[in-house]
Amino acid sequence: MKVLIVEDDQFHATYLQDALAEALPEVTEILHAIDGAAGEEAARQAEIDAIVMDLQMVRRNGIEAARTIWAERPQCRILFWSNYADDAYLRGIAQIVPEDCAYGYVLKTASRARLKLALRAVLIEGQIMVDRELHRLQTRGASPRTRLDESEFDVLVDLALGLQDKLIAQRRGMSLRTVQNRLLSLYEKLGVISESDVGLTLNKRVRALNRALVTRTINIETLEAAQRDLETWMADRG
Amino acid sequence: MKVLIVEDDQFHATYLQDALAEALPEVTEILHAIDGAAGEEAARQAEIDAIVMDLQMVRRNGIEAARTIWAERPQCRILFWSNYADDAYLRGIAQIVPEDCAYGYVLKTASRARLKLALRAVLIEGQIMVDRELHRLQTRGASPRTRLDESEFDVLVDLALGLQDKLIAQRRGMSLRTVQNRLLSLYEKLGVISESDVGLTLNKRVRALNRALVTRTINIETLEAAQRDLETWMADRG
DNA sequence: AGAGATGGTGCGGGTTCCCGCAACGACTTT
DNA sequence: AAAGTCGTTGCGGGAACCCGCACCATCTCT
Repeated sequence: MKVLIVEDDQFHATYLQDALAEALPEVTEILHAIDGAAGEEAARQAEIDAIVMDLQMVRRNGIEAARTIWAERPQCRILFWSNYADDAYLRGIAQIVPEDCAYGYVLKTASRARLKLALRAVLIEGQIMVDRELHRLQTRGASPRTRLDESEFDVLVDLALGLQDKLIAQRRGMSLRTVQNRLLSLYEKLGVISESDVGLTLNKRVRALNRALVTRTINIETLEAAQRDLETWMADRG
Repeated sequence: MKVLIVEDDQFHATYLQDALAEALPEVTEILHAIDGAAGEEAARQAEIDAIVMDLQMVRRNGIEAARTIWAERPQCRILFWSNYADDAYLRGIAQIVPEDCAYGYVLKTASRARLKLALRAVLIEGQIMVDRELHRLQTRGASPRTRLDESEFDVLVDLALGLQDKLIAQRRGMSLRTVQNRLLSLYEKLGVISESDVGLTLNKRVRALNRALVTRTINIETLEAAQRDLETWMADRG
């Protein structure tokens, strides 16, 4: 069995290699790619079906690499391994993971034992395993009061790109007023409204993006990816 | 001589410890703090005058830790050591470094030789040393055409917080129209104007924040720090 | 000293944004 | 079937924003 490690930090890569050899004796070959693009290439060349993937990489991030790899090899098992427990990453992964495919998400702060457990569960057993820390985010407060739903998130992304209401409406196939209702609930859920109560009046649009960033609902990688999506959409539309 | 390492990633910490012992035989004691807050405490307790400081840390980032440390020990020499070449970090550091104080900035991707050189130059010789990669940013394009000046940057930060024009004017002591002129040049320098030409009209405020983020002119730590600044300013004002 | 450049300020108007009010369809509850 | 809930949509108005135009102060160059 072959496993591919995609990780641009040398220290983390060797640690991972180590833990991998220790946890999975059935692994006969460990490959190492230095960034997302190299990872895609290696997966294609070596016909890899088990990957450990870092998320933050300079040249091409883990989510984008995973998307193209899964497009070619939908049954490929991928364990994501990241520094941050950002909701943005979880959403990004949830959008691209194929039907019936095994994947996992482990934080770099997890113990060696937990990492080894995740390696076995995802890469060998084909289970889905998400760090508890992450899962806590998804159901934050146990109430959907503050959790954004799919359409709200879409509007948030468009807002973050700087689109104005009319364009968002066109792009998402809603009426202008509906977009504005979504924005309203966004302001509510992101806590923009309650701040405005306390005296100072804010620019709600900018404030919403600000709050989304500091609460790790979206991150800069999200913005960059959304920008590329927007450009292809623009091109299609003419 | 004592040196304090402030770094929350275990691998990087041990690597650093290693390089430090190798490069500076005059060091008799190496302390290690696990985050910014612990770093401040350790510097105070042990009366440290030489620090290697990571910038991205979860509980309290390196710039804030450096600020409080420098407030107590202005002649303390600090070598910052970071993954990213963000302009935002450089600006943050430039704002807090005391007069006549030695500091440095090395990227984690730098070679071991360069790291050791920087350790000696900053901590022992008391020189100022900034990674070339960083310095390239500061003078991007060799023209000040796209580089933000101090007041533009201030306005950008306030914009990013979601303040509206009138509040920015109050806070920065300018007239409303002047703030708007600054915003105009911000839109120009961040490339918001040129995008609007190509058909789609954008929300310039949000777009400016978006561009500032993806060009690494500001980052999320900047936003968080600015938010705290704003709150103390609000409290002072009543 | 006069000419020009640079940067701050006021005015006015066109545009976008925010959101209350009201209406309508789909679905659930009783 | 009546009543209630929820998401969507149109209308309208007040606030904020963007920005052209004009004026003035300071500073520099000739």
